[in-house]
Amino acid sequence: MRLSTRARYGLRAMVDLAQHYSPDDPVPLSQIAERQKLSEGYLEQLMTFLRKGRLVRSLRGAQGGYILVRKPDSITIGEILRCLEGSLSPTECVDEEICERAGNCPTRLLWKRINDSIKTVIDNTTLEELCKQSEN
Amino acid sequence: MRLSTRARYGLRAMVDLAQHYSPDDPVPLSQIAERQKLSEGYLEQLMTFLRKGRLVRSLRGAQGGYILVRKPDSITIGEILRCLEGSLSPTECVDEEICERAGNCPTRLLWKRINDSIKTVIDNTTLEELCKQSEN
DNA sequence: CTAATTCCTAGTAAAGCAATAGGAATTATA
DNA sequence: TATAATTCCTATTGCTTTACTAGGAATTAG
Repeated sequence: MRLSTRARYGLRAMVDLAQHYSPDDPVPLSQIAERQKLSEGYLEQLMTFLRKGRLVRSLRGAQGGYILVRKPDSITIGEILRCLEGSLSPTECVDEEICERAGNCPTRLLWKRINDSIKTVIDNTTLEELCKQSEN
Repeated sequence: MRLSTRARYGLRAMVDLAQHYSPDDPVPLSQIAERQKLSEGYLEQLMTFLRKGRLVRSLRGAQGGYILVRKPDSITIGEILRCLEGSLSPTECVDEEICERAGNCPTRLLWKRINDSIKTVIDNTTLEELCKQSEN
């Protein structure tokens, strides 16, 4: 049940954007990559997910870069991770009822509980909180 | 963050063993495979994990099969899943402090919270509970 | 015009997953 | 003792995903 680097690196990029947030000042990828020690080429692909999910917007050309589309306190970690990884549920059967056993499945009960507990965490934590708490 | 079939099928096998639990009566793999509609060959490999993790014991030869090593009410789901999948944490860095950033990492904070929430669920649910609740 | 930047597509090496196959070892029982 | 039922062990394989790298096109500020 490990998260991919996609989710981990992508979230780090978002944290970096939050830490350098200013509504009219885009951050170029090269800076993020250097500060976070991540491959610029790979990060670029991750930014595509975040852009298509409307969590960041991009400005092309010189002096361009990326900006958060909303303030860090109104972006949840859940939004970010789902944008990068798709569903975060432990099994497919908690998202869609695919299985004929679904009605009376002991294990599905458990998968739902795990799913809920993860959701509770990620949907109730904002990007800002994450940045603030690590400052202490 | 999907669980592998290893964890899902393996847990189903354990549930099956719990539902047919009798301390001196082993359940042959062929029965589990048929009831759960799982490949017997693959299940066999999963049972190896569970046996080496001392959650089941096996009896070879005719009339042989597998038995839970303890009563279903004293086996937690956490034990079972870890036995099948290894660590269930979302990142390596919550198990071992591998990363030089660890001391001041906003994202690690989050991974720990997710990890705790999963642990709370799986370490406080027993095999018996799971079986009982689905009977209703 | 130039340099800095994002955007897009394609390719690729490595790893892990989900099996399948085949046979050896063990044991109850007829 | 022979047989059938069973677990145990090892190897192989096809498939998918991951985590990149490479190269160039498009855009824009100065």
